[in-house]
Amino acid sequence: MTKLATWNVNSLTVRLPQVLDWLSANPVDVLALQELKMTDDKFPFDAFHSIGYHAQCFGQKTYNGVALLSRSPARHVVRNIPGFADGMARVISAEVDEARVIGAYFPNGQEPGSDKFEYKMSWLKGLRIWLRAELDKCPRLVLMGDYNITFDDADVWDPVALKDTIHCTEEERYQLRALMALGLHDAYRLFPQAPKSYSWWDYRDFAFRRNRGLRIDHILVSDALKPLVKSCLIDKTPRKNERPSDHAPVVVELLQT
DNA sequence: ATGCCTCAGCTCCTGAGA
Repeated sequence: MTKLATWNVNSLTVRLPQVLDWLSANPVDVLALQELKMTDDKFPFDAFHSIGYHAQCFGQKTYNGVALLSRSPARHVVRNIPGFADGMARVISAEVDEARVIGAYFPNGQEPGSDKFEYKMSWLKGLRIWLRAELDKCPRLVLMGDYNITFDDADVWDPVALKDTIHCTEEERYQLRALMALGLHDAYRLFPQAPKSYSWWDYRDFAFRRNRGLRIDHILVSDALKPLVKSCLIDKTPRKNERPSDHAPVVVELLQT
């Protein structure tokens, strides 16, 4: 396994042709998808099988929904966070080749102080408690997805205007740092990157054209995998499509293992 | 301050996203 990627597609029903196109141009070994917005019975298994991918999905009507596509079979598939009761389909994890791979759609949180923000905070704590045990069992681990959190001002197009707004609050960033403290590393920042690099741009107000975005889609790798990371990039190409997702894929490349 | 756009759904408006 050498390349893994994550992409919030904002409806797999709408974006399936773009995902298939992207995979033919970028034949990654694992692709984690978020915001399928479909139930499992609608999941396009055949389309992925026909281009050589195994597929595991955890769907939900209207909102959320995640999937893992992989060249090698996914083993020991787990849905959501064990020990954290959640009515939403946000996490799918599996062993692929010699690593534990987790694809996650973190809660948005809507607004600091709201019920949804409190849910985001408790979800983040639930994730951390599970991950601590998971890292003990599986030191070679990748956690990737739509985190809905920026690390710092470098991930925000206007840090002054967006200070303390959702995705940029100290509470969210504290939880993200607490995840890192378990022994995880932001693959993207292991390398020099262009300033103003983002993974999401609002559909409104020509935000993509003006590069008014946020970096909220991340790939975290464990201590054991960190030395193997060769590159990490955000692929803005699909954001230029007709009817694009608002998110761009993030890709990490590991040394052959 | 609000909507700016996009998507799903008990669809011609609303809720949610980020």
